[in-house]
Amino acid sequence: MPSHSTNPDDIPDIVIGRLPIYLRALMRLSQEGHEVTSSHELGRILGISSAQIRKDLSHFGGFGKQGTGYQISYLEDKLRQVLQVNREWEIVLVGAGDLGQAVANYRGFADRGFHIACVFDSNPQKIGKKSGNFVIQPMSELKDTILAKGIQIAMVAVPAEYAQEVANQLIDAGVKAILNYAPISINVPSDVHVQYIDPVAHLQRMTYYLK
Amino acid sequence: MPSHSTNPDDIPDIVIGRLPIYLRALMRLSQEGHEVTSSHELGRILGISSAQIRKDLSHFGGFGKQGTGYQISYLEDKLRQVLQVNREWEIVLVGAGDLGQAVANYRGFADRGFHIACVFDSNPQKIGKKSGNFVIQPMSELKDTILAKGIQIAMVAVPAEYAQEVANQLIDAGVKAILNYAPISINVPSDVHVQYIDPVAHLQRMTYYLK
DNA sequence: TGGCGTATGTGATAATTTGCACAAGAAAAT
DNA sequence: ATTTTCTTGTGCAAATTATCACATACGCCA
Repeated sequence: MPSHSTNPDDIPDIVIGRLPIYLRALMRLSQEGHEVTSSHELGRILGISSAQIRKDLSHFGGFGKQGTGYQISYLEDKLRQVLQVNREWEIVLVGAGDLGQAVANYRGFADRGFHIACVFDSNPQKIGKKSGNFVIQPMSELKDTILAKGIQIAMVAVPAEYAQEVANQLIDAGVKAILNYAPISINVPSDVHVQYIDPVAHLQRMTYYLK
Repeated sequence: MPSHSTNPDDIPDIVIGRLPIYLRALMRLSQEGHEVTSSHELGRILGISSAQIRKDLSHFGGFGKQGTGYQISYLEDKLRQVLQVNREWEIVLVGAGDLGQAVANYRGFADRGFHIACVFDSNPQKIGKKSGNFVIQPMSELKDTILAKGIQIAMVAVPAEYAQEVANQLIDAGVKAILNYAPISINVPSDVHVQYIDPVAHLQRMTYYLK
């Protein structure tokens, strides 16, 4: 299989998954007035070993200085570059039920560079109505809108039984990243990324350890 | 004689983390009318290797039958036992802002055995008002209420800057599991479990791979 | 009954991930 | 200038996690 030339990234996904956590901590530190930090301090804050933080960061270059540590604003900037979050991303939201409305109204997205560009629902009674700042559009307009706006990211907040079909439509429209709020696993081609938000799964993971 | 581990301590947490995913898939299958499944079918649905599923399950005993696979209702029941979700759990919710209200109104908790028992907020203007079915209580009543009801699980939906202090109060009241919706890492003693809900972190993890 | 197709559970092995420990660089103090 | 004190980045080893491969068991059917 000589196709490894198209895979320049040998950086483990588990490392990528920690970068947003590091970024979150750095934002907090700079907000609190810190200008410099160290792998030890970050590790203490995050409950991660300092060696792991250093090794993770070293995948992308030497961002720190021996003896002093990391300049927070610089490291923040570098991590944003790596994660490609030093820009705004437009997102399409599918589902305008209770959950979809809550997602649409969540402040945290805009605050961190993710802009909900449009909202879709299949319920004819909802179409045309406003959900927060958005006019809810019918599913028939999904593909054209996504293509016209060049959107690559979607959030799915529909009942579990519709999630796969919605995902199929999104993928057909060219979406490459899906954040799925429906409590169900979905199947996607290997070039499409999926992440799940399932609070109950997290709770169930913790009840295992309770007495 | 099948080796059957009864010591929870030697089962990797990463295995525990997959059990709710398995349970979710099993619920879906039984809802669709299936009565039997196999590690291969589950693996196909979940995008996980069949060997991993078999090995994960084997930590808790032999739940399947050679030649046939797993009886879904039986395996579901066993997983619920392992995760201790074959009962109702009461949860305390702290934070009655936009996010907290959305969490309080989310149907998915009750549907899967998690019952929000009470809601707290520090804002005097909110106290006494109703959030959905709940009367919002002041933080001064937090510890007594938790102790009186014997609650072990909390959800935190307050601004990031208050999350650590709220967690401290929860831990002081005896809470052993925290689901943190605030986009910040919190420090807890080793006998307290924390899980995070941060949709933006998930999005950032995916933008790395976008062109 | 015996043969066939299928699927589990599990030792052995491979791959991945984490942690250790230290050389080397940087700043500050003397 | 030298010493001291930090802290990074990184080979290497350890630990953890995932996969392989197969003996074993079950059900079905002729």
